[in-house]
Amino acid sequence: MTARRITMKEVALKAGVSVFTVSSVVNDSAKVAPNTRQSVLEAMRLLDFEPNHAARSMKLAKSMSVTYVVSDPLHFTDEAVGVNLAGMLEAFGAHGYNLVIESALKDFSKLKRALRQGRIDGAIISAMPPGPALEELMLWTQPFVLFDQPSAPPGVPTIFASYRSGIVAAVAHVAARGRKRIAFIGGPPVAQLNVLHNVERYTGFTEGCRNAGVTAEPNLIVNSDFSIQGGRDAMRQLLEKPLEGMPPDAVVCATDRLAVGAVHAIQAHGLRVPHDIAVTGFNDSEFAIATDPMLTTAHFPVHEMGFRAAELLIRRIEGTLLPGQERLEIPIELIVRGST
Amino acid sequence: MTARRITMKEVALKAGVSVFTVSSVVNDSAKVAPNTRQSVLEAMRLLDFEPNHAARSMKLAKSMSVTYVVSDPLHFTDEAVGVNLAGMLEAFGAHGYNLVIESALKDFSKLKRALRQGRIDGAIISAMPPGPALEELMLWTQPFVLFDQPSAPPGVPTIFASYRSGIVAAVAHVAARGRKRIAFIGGPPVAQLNVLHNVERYTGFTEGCRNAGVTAEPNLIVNSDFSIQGGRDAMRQLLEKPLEGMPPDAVVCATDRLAVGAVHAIQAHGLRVPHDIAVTGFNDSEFAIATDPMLTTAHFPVHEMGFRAAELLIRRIEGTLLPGQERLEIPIELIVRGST
DNA sequence: CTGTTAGCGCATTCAG
DNA sequence: CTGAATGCGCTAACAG
Repeated sequence: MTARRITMKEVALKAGVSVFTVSSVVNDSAKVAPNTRQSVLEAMRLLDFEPNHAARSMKLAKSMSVTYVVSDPLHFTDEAVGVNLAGMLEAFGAHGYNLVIESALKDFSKLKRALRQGRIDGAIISAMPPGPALEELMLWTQPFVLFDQPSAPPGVPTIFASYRSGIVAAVAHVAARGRKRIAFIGGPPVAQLNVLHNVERYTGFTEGCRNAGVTAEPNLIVNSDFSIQGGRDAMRQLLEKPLEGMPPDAVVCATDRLAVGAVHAIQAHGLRVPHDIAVTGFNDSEFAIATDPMLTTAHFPVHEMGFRAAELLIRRIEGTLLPGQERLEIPIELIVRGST
Repeated sequence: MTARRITMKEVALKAGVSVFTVSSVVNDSAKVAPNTRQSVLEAMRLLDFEPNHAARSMKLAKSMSVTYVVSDPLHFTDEAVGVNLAGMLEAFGAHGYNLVIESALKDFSKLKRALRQGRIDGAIISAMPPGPALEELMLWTQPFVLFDQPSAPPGVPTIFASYRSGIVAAVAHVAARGRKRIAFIGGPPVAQLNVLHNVERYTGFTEGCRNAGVTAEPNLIVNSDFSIQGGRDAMRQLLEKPLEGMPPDAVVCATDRLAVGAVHAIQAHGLRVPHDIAVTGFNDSEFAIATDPMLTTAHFPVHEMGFRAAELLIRRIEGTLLPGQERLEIPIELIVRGST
């Protein structure tokens, strides 16, 4: 089927030099006289030679492959995965690394095996929920970086964005526009998934309220899931519950999806966004422009995070990651649109 | 850093057998006496042995890795990539293959190199637009499967869904509900991207109209891009242009995004969906439930297609793909929701 | 059933 | 600067 593989030996024969010489020019390792070098290159071109990866990998004990572990299968339905991958590919590609995808692992046995087998040189592990698996991970000596997990102890390579500050900014923004009764639609109260982010966002809300001098009323805070329908239900609840006769005049949502649902519920209730109630989202996903009016939202820099996570891992693998630069916190900015 | 690698030799020594015996139990290749087998397994466990992948790959001339090529970087922003990946992972994982991601390649030199280097055993290539690159691909002898490219000649492993039939179903559906003036919002008239799918969808529209006995009026057909904003603009155009005084009573859109925009434009115009105008989307992405009312849409089976594409490639690699079963057409079903 | 042996293709030590 | 020789870890003929 595929043309017989060309080896260095054959290139050497054709160029009239030794295998060592060929290897030297391929790897730029030893000094080779310009003209012999040329003839080697020529022979390589003629024979369409490509160094065998397995042999090389075996010799060097390096696979030039890394894995991206998607912690939860549900994440695959998130539009962010693709963008994230694109960011990582940009960095890995530039350094000659292959990116292999691995889906949710109950434990890390499969990943550890891949590492031990030398199939991969390192891994980027996304949004691990706190728990025994994460604890175990911390003890690893192999190169890995945690993605989107701020709770890692110092010294562990980690990249994350500050969910908290994104929500703080959202609250500050609506408060600055004169809103006093600010509601919050958060994720599940006790989630298996991303518990930490939930807490971070909730903390952001209370902190934002405190900063703005408005009170975070408990009955204006409602938990939901992260879905559009969840947003509809939560908002309806806020609108129908007789809150001392006063509905909220702003609602800060933990995700864009929730915000989409909130907008629907508000409009179905006969109220207007942002005139009666201002709404903010979170992520700056495409859902943020799928409402009318479009959503003010906190921009989560997915592409950049992917890119920088990859760089972090590469440095870690190649031993050029200096102490003190393991932790990367990426700022989140508020994008202001029509919904506020 | 990482504990020294254990080799078969050491396992053999520990178990008091030869290297061959170890290899035999690892690969289940030759018959080994149950008790020697046990002691080998025991030794492996004690030493925490894992066979070196590079060495094995070199011997077998097989990498157990495959590549998924995302033809256009823009596709990474599509929520479908993740789901697609999940489908592929399911199949590849079950067969021991690694999935490596590769982004848009101007030409195929990088992919060909990876193949020649033995880094990968095959590739799934997504939505290649027709053109010289695609022509070149057809001449390959290496294992690959085309994803979402129905125009491949017979004999070339391909998996695709019938866009045409999805649109036909949508038109039939609205016609069955008594709509007579059916409009169509399609993709770019001459796109660099997915030209074929555009044509397929357009053909589906005219075919659907013919089937239903309604006329496909040229001035009810408008081209756009595939974006939400594009849908808004296109719909506004349809509403404002004085069409013999008669606006459409249904609009079939080439993507969910376009349909989202269309719904916005209709509602902003003071009309109601579906009472005044019915709207259909295409893809059954999450955008289809991000409108109020939610969209009737053609379900594009992304996960299944990923899974089956992977199976196709595996069979192709392992030489078990029988002639005549290279082409897989996956049916598209209409999901009926509130927008019609 | 089990042990011996010979490479797979490449990088690299040691002589020239 | 160049070439011959060695071994990376594993599989598979070939013998016993």
